[in-house]
Amino acid sequence: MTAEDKSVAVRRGSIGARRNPASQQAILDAAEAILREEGLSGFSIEAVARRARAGKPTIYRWWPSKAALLLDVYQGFKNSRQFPDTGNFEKDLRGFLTNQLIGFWHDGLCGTVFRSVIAEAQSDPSAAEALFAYERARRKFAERLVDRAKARGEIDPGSNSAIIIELLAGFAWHRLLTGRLAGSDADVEAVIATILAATKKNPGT
Amino acid sequence: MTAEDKSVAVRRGSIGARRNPASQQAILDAAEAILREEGLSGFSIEAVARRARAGKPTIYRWWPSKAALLLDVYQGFKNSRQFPDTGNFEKDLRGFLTNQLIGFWHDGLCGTVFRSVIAEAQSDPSAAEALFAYERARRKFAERLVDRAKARGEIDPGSNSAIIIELLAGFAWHRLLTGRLAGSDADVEAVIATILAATKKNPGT
Amino acid sequence: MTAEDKSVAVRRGSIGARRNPASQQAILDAAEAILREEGLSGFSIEAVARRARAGKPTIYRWWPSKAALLLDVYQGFKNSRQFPDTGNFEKDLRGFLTNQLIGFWHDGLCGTVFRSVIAEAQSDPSAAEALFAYERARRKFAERLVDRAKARGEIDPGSNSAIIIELLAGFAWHRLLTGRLAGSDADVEAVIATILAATKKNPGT
Amino acid sequence: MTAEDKSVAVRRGSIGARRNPASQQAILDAAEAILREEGLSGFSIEAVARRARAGKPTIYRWWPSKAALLLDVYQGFKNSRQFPDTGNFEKDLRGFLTNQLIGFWHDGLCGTVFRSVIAEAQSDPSAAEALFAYERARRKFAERLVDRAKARGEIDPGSNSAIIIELLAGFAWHRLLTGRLAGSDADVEAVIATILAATKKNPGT
DNA sequence: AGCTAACCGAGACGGTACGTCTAGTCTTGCG
DNA sequence: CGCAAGACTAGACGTACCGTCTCGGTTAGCT
Repeated sequence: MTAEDKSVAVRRGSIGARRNPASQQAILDAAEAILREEGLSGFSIEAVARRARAGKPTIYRWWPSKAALLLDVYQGFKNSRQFPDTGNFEKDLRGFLTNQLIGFWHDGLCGTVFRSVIAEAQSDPSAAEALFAYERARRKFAERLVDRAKARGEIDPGSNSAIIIELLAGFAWHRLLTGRLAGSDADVEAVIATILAATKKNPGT
Repeated sequence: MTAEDKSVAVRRGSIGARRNPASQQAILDAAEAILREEGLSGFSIEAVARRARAGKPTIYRWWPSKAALLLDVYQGFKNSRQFPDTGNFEKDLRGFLTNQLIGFWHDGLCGTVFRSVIAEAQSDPSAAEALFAYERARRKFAERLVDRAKARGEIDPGSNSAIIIELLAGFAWHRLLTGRLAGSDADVEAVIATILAATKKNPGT
Repeated sequence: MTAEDKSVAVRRGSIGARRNPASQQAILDAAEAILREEGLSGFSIEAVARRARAGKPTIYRWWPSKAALLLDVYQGFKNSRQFPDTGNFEKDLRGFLTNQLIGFWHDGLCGTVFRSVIAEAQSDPSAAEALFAYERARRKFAERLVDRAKARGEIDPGSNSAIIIELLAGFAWHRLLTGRLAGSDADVEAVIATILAATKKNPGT
Repeated sequence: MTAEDKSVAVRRGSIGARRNPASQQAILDAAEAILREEGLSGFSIEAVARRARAGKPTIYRWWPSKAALLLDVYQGFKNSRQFPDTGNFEKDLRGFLTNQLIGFWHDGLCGTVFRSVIAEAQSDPSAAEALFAYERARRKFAERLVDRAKARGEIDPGSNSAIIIELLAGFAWHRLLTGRLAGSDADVEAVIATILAATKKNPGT
């Protein structure tokens, strides 16, 4: 068993005229491991191929650019964290910032990977394309958090959902990109308080 | 005469045991020109040296990394824009967003350069160091904008200056990094309105 | 046809996971041409790569050092010249000096290349290693020339083969390295006469 | 005192409009020390200037090339060894090989320096010029050794002085350049024996 | 059952850029 | 004017990756 196990690990080979999921997984695993162990500066297609014992063309066949691979690694993380509808605006805000943004990036590798994707997108148009589409969708989704609060009559109905979400996202990006995710807990509360103040229902009406 | 003129232009040489400002300027100019014409992906120390007709060691002598050079190019822009104290919180906010952030980046090359610096900082620790110090200083400076409004009694004295400034900066970074600076004018107004709402003095007290 | 022909010539590319003999040959040719046209001082890996339209790593992949490449160029020459057993000591001596050493180096490029290898070996240990091994083998081979004469009873059986060969080789190296190969013909005869005198059979016994 | 002492050591400075012998000596000493400690491959004008705390132009002003400096270092050694007229051909030969060539190079640094000069001369014409002139003069001088023996009637009057000296010099160069100076003592005796045999007076006449 | 098409690993290829080193020239300011 | 100092252009060094290519081998699915 060990022998076969080893030979499987060492040599994957083709499984015919279709994508080999074992190779795909080995490449994603290698990419993740390199990012974890050496950071973005040690991350290269060459290094991933070496570590995954894969040929470079195999990578280029399935991921058109470094950023596409990074984004794919990143999306592998997302499934775990929850983003539930708590029925309360403040709790939803806290959940969004904590589970989807700062807290999520903070633990483990996700933040590193996302920073890398953003950096890559600044010089690679196709990476930008992919990242912006992903980001746009996530913001659209998060805006429903505000809309639900408006629908419940919990906040000022004139609140601008898109702006509120982008303020939150911007804050989180800024923390991520300036290396200040750690110790953001108190500041998250201050941000929530600010947003709550900005969306409070006008008492005079 | 023309021949000599050309040879003078082509060959700068040393001016003794001290930095040659002509070389320094030629390098900054070349760096800017390359960023303008080819963008970040075409930007390399090699290309700058070639274009500036400078030796690579001359660049490495004065700028320890690609990012240091980028940041230097960026700071060459800053002198023009004003950031005055208007005596009015809303106008100050608008001025900050427009003259220091979004509007400033939008016109010309500045945005491109700043994006490049941010990207570089994600993989190069020394670039991160320089950018973060620069950024921290600018935020500290901008926080006085909020503090002045508090001192004037214009806004809620409990407003958190640091958070407000970082929300604005984060919003602007996010627009810059997702390529959405253009057409942000209406959104800038919405952001200002949100911040004003969040800092409105409590009428009940 | 010409266009395609040219493009074929210009771009060699890989032929799979093995050495491309066309590249190998192009590099050797370029190295030889540079030595011929510009001499050792113009010889650099960079220049060879440029001329051969090859990448530098392709050269470093197959030749660990400048000297290894030089030695390879040199050995490309050797095949032509003969070094036959004439059955006569004097003729063998003359053939050795003329065909293997002085005369061989004198004509064309060989002398230049060999001088370069020797020079390189004085500062590069791996070059020294290669040159000394090559040289040792050639001396061992040449000593058989003397041993045959001893076996035929043509010369004093007490003659020291190794010393005689090294005297000849040393003489030739000295001429090569002091730029005095030209016009050595008469001196070659004098050397032969000296060696013949030194190995003459003792008539008294 | 200590302060001044240190400043003297650290900073030599100019002594007015004439060559500073302290600088000259410091440069030669530094050159020798680098050759001793790091060998030829670590030897560069740059390194010498650094070690001697001298400006590069100071070196270039007085030594036109790397080889000129090397040769100057080499000639600094020569004064010690003797090369007397013993009145006996065999002893003169032994003295020449031992005191002037192999033995001399073998001990200490001299061999290394001389190898370096020879290597340099293979690519730098001015170095070649200087070395060849030096070498020619020394051979001319050594030929008198043979001529004296002829005059004494000690050897065959038909012996070719120039060839004999060049055979000896060639043998020594070859040993030096192939890194085989060590353990040459027995071989030196064999060379002497060979030369004696070649120059023995014809008993029949 | 044989053929073919696409996949796989491997690694060479021409290139570009890296950051360092040295060459040789130049200019300043001190002595 | 000699000298130390150190900046300057220029370009080679050897390394790391880039993205492309061809190879030989494997396997699945079509004929």
